[in-house]
Amino acid sequence: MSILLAIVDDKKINRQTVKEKLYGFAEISLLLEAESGDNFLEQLNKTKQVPDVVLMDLEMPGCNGIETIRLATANYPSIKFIVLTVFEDSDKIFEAIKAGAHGYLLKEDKAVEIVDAIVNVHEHNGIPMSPLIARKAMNMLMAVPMHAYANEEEDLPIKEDNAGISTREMDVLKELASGKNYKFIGEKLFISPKTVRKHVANIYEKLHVNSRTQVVNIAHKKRWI
Amino acid sequence: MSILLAIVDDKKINRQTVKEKLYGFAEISLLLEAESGDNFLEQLNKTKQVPDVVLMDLEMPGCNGIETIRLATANYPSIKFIVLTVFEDSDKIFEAIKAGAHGYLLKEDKAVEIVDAIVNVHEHNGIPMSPLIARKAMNMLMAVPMHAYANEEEDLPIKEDNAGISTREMDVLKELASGKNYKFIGEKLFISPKTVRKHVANIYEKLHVNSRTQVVNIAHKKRWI
DNA sequence: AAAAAAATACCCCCGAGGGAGTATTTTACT
DNA sequence: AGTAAAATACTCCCTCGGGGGTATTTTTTT
Repeated sequence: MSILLAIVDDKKINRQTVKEKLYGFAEISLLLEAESGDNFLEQLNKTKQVPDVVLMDLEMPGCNGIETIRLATANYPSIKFIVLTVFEDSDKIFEAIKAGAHGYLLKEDKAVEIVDAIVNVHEHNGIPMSPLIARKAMNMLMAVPMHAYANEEEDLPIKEDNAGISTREMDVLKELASGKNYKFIGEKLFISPKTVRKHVANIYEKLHVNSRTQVVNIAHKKRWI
Repeated sequence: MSILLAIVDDKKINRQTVKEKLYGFAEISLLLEAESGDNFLEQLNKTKQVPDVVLMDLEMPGCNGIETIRLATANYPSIKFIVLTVFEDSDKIFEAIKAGAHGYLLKEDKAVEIVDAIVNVHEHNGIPMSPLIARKAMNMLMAVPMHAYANEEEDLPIKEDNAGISTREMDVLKELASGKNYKFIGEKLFISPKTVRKHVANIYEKLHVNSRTQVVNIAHKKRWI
């Protein structure tokens, strides 16, 4: 039995485009179309058959997509909503998911990706997401302080993020990274330049690099300097 | 020209499985395999050709996948890492992304999905993500207060505080800062290593420094890299 | 007290990096 | 068309950095 689909988009041409993309995939059959959130909800209340999956645009006059999802999922929890919109709406993703969306795709995505997503939400419990959307979501996430979503075992002694670099090696590394030569570093740390050499060799080994430049890059990335 | 791929997984059987999945896709050619993070980093430092995309397992003895990604992206920013692992590792997703991963797939994903992801990270700037992973990520996200991730980023029009560095010199500088030697830079930019030398000398003069390391620090400070 | 890890120090060898030039061709801007 | 600036290329010389070691002392952990 095929998956019953609904398409909600205010512009007829958009619905048409989607229909064409889905044309030929036997596992999907179009149950209904709506030109607005309100219209979709009305149709829902009148029909016997409810769709399995709904492709939902966000930018629509009247009741917007997210609100529609929120309302519909309250009464029809079996329906899986996939947001299908343009990239400009992408900051709505968290709102949409929170409202009950089960996927977030871009209109520019390929047909096979959309079909995959429809099948996936229907049969599994994933959240199909366009790569560009995921990128956006992750960017937004990275702005959030890490501790906010820190979970379990984070109470461990500040996880060896330093790749096994010892304290003395770190002393050397800092000087190294600021461009000092062995002689200078040795004088500053009151040790022989030969010893500095040895520390540096060990650092290189631990970081899997072979030049000062690479150490500096890693040091910046890890915010050691 | 096809996409150069690397596979990092401690178990030979897993690498074999992946290879079989990718077999027959002409747009992807396998450049190298590694059985551990350490091994991968070593190979990177020795090979002339750098992979475009790396499929990285997370659970490995020795240097783990995330640490490997962190180290590698610091010095090879052009490489796109896609985590390819089992669902049990899925709570590592934020760590992985933060470390520099560009995708997060499951080993059980279909071949075509993996290929799509590889092509996507190589040609676009998305983060391909398995639906189940996205679900997990969203679940973790929903625990975060909404206001936290309101608005952020947007391409800051940061332009030109460069100290009279010309465009060509900037080309050289970027390679220089990532630890390449003169010969390599020359090949990459289609000029003689002697010319590179000259550019570097000019850069040093303009920035008032006398070593690569110092250039890297300035480049980071000025956010050139 | 014994074992492990870190810190100290040294060796040889060679190539890459850098100082200080000179010089020609291309591109950019009047 | 004429000039300035940038990009290209090369030379000599010498230091410093990095690969690959070995070895002793101190500190930490068990």
